[in-house]
Amino acid sequence: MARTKEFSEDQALDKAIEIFWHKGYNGTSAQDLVTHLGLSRSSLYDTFGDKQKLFAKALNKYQSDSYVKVKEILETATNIKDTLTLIFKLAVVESLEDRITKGCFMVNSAVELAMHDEEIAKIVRDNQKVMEEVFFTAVKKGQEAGQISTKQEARLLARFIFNTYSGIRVLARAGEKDKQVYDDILKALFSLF
Amino acid sequence: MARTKEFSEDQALDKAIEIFWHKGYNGTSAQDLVTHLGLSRSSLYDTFGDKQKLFAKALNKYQSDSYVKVKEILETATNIKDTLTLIFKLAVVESLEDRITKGCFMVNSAVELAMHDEEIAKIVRDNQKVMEEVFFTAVKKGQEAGQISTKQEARLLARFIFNTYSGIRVLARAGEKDKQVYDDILKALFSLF
DNA sequence: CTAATTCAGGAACGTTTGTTCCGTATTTTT
DNA sequence: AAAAATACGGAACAAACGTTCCTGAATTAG
Repeated sequence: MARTKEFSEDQALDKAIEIFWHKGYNGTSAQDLVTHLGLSRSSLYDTFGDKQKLFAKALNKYQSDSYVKVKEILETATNIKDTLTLIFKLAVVESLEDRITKGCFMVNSAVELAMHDEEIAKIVRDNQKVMEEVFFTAVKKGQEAGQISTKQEARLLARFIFNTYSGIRVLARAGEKDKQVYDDILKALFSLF
Repeated sequence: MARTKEFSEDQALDKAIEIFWHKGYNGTSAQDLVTHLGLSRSSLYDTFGDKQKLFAKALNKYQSDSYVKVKEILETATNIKDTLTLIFKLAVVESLEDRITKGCFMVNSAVELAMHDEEIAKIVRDNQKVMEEVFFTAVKKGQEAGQISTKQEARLLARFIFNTYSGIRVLARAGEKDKQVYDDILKALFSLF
C-alpha cells in the first residue's frame, strides 16, 4: 500500500524516555523531541498523536520494561535476600554514575504530573501496585525459605522496600554523590530482613 | 520619600510557595503568579526580579520555616521516639487530607529542578544536610536517654529517617489514599528504633 | 503646595510553545 | 505503468510564554 517507516517506533520511544526522563514533561519542548528522536515534526505527530500521548506511551514502556526486569530477576532468584541486596546496590551504582537520567522516570513523573494528569496518575498507581506485588511475592518466598526474617509481615516489608527505593531515587535526583549515605540507607533497610 | 507597599512581601512569598508547590516551577505561568499572589505584573517583577528568583526565594522561605519548626519540636521534646512518631503521623495526616499542596515542596523541587538549576540544587542539598543534622542530634539524644535503640548508629538512623520521609512524600504526591500503606511504612521505620 | 519617589494596572514586546498543513519523495498494490 | 497511500522535511500557525514599558495615582519630604 504505502511506504514503510524509516524508524523503529520502539527505538523512538526509548529516545523519548531518555529526554523526558532528563528534562521532565514540562521541561521538554517539541523541538527537544524532534532533535532527540531524530524525527520530523510531522512523523512525530503522525505516529504518536501529541506530546501528552507520547509521554504516556513512553512512561508505559518504561514501566513495562523495568517491571519485567525486576520480576524476572526475583522469580529466578535462589536467594531472595541476596538478590534484593543486589537490586538495590545496582540502583546505588546507577545513582552515582549516570549523569543524564538521574533518579527514576516513574518517581519523577509521579511528582511532576500525577496530581494534574489522571492518565499518568493511573500508570503511577498501577506501577506501585504491581511492584508491591512483586516484592511481596519475593519476600514471602524468602520468608518460607528461611532467608528473610518473619518478624515483619511480607506485605509491610514489600511496601517498605518500595518506599525506600523511591527515597533513594529522589536522593539521586537531588545530586547526592556520597556513597556512604546510600550504603547507610541500604544497611538500615536490610537490617529489617 | 514615596508610597509604601500595599502588600506584605512575606505573605506574597507564602502565596508563591502555594502555587509553585501545587503546579511546580515549569507548570506555573507568570499569569498564575499574578492571579494567585494578587499583585500586578510590575509589582511582582519590581519586587522579586524574575520567575526563577521568586521561586528560589519561595523555596528558601519554605526550607527555613519547616526547618525551624522541626528543630524546635525535636529540641523541646522530652521523649524523642514519641516525638518522631508524632512528626511522621502528622505527615501522614497531611498526605491524606490536603488536596492542593500534596507531597513536599522541597522533594518536588529537587526532582524537577535540582539537575538543571544549581541555585535550587544548593538549597536542596543544604536542606538535606541540616535536616539530617537535626535528626542526628535528636536520635543521639534519644539513644542517650534510652528511648531509642543503639543497635544502629545515630547517623545511619538520621539518614534513614530522612529517606523514608522523602518516600512518603512521593507516595502522597502520587495520590496514595490508603492509610494502611503509610502505617505499614511507619511501623517498619519505627521497628528500627 | 510642590517635587520626588514608588506604587499598581495593563498594554505591548519579542520568543517560544505545541500543533497543523503543504509539497514532495517513496513505496506498494492493482 | 498508474494509482493509492504513507513518510518525510520544513514552513506556517495561533496561542501562551516570561518580561518590559508606559501611564497615572498615591504617598511622603521639604
